[in-house]
Order: sequence, then C-alpha cells, then structure tokens
Amino acid sequence: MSRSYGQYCGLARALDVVGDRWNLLIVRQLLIAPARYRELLDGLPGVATNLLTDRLRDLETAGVIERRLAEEGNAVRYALTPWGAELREPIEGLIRWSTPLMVRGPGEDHFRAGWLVVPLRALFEGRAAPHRSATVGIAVEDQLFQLRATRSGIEAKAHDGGDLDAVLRADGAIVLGLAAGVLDLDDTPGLVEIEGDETAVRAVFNAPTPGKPPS
Amino acid sequence: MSRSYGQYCGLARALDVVGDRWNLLIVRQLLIAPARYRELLDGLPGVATNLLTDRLRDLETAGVIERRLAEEGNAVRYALTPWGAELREPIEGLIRWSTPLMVRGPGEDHFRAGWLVVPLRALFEGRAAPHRSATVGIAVEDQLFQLRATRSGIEAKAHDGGDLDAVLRADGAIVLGLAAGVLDLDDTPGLVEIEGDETAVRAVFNAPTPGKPPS
DNA sequence: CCGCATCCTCATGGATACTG
DNA sequence: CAGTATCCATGAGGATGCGG
Repeated sequence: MSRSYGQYCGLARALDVVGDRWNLLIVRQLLIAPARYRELLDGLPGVATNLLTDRLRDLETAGVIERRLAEEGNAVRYALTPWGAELREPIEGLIRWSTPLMVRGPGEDHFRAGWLVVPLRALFEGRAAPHRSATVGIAVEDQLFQLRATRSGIEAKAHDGGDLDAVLRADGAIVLGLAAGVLDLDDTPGLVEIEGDETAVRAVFNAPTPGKPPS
Repeated sequence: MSRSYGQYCGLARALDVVGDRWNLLIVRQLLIAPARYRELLDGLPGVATNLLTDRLRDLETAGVIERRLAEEGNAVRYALTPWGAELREPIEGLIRWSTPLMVRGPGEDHFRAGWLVVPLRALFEGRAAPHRSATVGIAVEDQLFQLRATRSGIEAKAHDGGDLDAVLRADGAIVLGLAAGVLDLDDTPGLVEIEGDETAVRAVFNAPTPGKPPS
C-alpha cells in the first residue's frame, strides 16, 4: 500500500485505497468480469507481475476485491466485492470525462475489445441514457459510425453521412449492419464476445456534455 | 508527467492526465475556489513544494487548469478550465464511494473546513439530492447530528435521538441550530466560511447506497 | 513574504529472470 | 499457471536556497 495522504477528506481516503497506479484499471477489468490472474495480466498490458500481485493483495485487504476458489480444483478467481463494484459510478464518470482524449484515436496504444464493456454499459444501460442522449462512435475496419442513444431508441448513421443499420436487440446485443460483430451485454457483470478479428473494433465516445479538447 | 499506460481506454487515458499522485486533490482544491500557490500549499497538507509546482505545470499543459494573472500586480491565480471543472462528477462519485472509510472519524488526519464544500454541494445541490435521499452527519464539538436531504426538504436530528434545528436558507447557506457555523454555498465555485473554530466542524457522509465497511 | 528551483535520500515502480 | 526474487530507474518527500 502506498503512503496515505493523511487527510480527513472523502476523496483523499478514496485515493488512499484506489489511487495507486494500476488499481483502478484492475477494477475496470473486474467490472468486465471476474478473472483469473493470467486473464488480468493479458487485460492489463504493461503491468509487471510483481505489481499486479501487490495490487491484488492491497485491494483484497482493503475490501475492494476478493479471491474466490473455483470448485474446479485450486484455481483462484478474482472478483469485486459489492463495495468494489460501486466504483462503477466514478469510473464511468472518468470515462465520460476522457472523451476529448479519445477522439484522436488509438495511435500506438494497446487495445482490448473487452474494454468496451464498461463505457457501453455506461451509455446504453447506465444513468446517462435515460437522462440525456449520448453518442457512441464505432470504427469498423477504418470506417467510423455513430450510434446515438436517446429516449426513443438507438439511431445509427455512418460518420460520412450515409445511413447504417444498427439494432439493439431485445437480448441486449448490439448488431451492426456491417457485421463487424455482436456486442453481448446481457447479464452482469457483462461479457463482450466479438466474432472475427478483435482488433477490428475501435470505439470513440462522445460524452453527453463534451468538454474542450486540450488543443 | 508520469508514464502513460499506453491503453486505448477512456479510463486509462483519464488516469494518464489526473492519475498521478496529488493531481485529483489539486483539482479538489480548485473546485472549492480558484487559489494562489500558497493557498494550495495550505489546502494540501503533506505535499512537497516541487511536486506541487510540477503537478500544476502538468495539469496546465494538459488543459485541466489555467494560470490567471490577477489585475492586482503580478499575482498568479490557478483555476480550473471548463473541461477541468467537469471532473466534479467523477470526484463526487469517489466521495460517495468513500463513505465507509469516513465513518471511523478523522483520527490523526489533517482537516480543512473548505474540504466540506465539494461533498456538501454533491449532496444538497448535485444530482444526488433530487433523485434519491441522502444523509449527512455533522459532528459539532463531539456531538453527531444527521441532516437528511429528501425531495421534501432538509430534516435534522441529533444522532442520540434528540431533535435539532437546521435550516437550508434561501441563499443556500446551511445554518445549524447549535450555531457551529454557517456553511455558505451560494455561488460557484463555492466558498465555505465558518464562524468560530475551524477545527470544530467534522463531517461524515452516508452515501445514498452505502457499501459495506471494509471490516 | 511569494513562487518556485535545487539537492539529497529513500520508497516505489518497471522489466526480467526464476521457482513451486 | 501463479506468482517470487532481483536489480535498476524513477518518483516522492523533506530541507533549503534564491530571485523578485
């Protein structure tokens, strides 16, 4: 555990628990689904093994995550506690805030399709959708499309002006007409399954109240 | 600036900007009010002067804060940009999440009355109040009182069962019957003024959906 | 005084190799 | 597979200096 701020302030005490490097990204992975150690390593490109181990221990003793022993032999599975799962709200807030940082595209950054689960749930299931409209852009094989979620439903159009069929199915899956894949958002904690090349799907999110890009 | 996560994920890119130590606490201070360098030092007990300088530069180049030259001579004043001010939402989320960490009281931690501005605004002005009820406990000279904000107004009662007068005035100030002080929340970015001993006021917040304390 | 810049020490993070 | 152990680079924290 890192050094405490020593401040009687909710934000400071929250950061004492989840403010260390990698901690919130670990929570992001477990918001997608409970995972094994190896799955976490793969979903957190760049993390060192000793750091992941340290952070998992810290988060466990803090009560954010828990180790579950699968009935199958001795396999360990990490999952969020109910309190840890409540980090979804501030994490979704940070994701909405990050919009101006996403519009420049992925560049050389790593990408995992599973990362789409959290913002997609924020936009289509969360509180943002019923309250105010939101737009999600999905780039499929270098073409950019926009999905706009309003109270009346989901509209889709190509970024260049042409229209596109997109359906939010009754079972919660989003099917793009270009058949890039099926995003399955049915049950908590949510799991994305994408048919075809995983790296073919990129997403750019427009926040409900977008701020100014940092130039 | 610290090392980038190198992940095309909204949370990772947000943390590339505000994830470094002290960054979100600096934003907290500027959510209270624009401030001079010296005021920031006082509102961030424990920060080293070189770190504060570094972080202020990082946040400025990232577009989160800006330096304003007051017309009075050469005084520098730091303030949030519009984009930086949108960090209020995720910060309030983290503060709500931190409730189980606050109930154990301040202990040896530092305290500044100004820190109350952010959560109080979250509870009484923000989205939490109209949507669902919230309870704020304020400890005044070792006595604990609870303020409960509902759609119908503000109720107050002593923690031990006795009643207490508390008024949310039309001008936005909260006046406790015990005359501990007046919390003035009138205009953005909000300023707290407390009459009397600053350290006499402590606050414990109950989140709308409180999680389990970490034992 | 204010607003930093420099210096120093030590804890932490990162990459790689290794082990039960 | 699920971590440990090790080594090195970096960053945090405290003290002090310094120009305006």
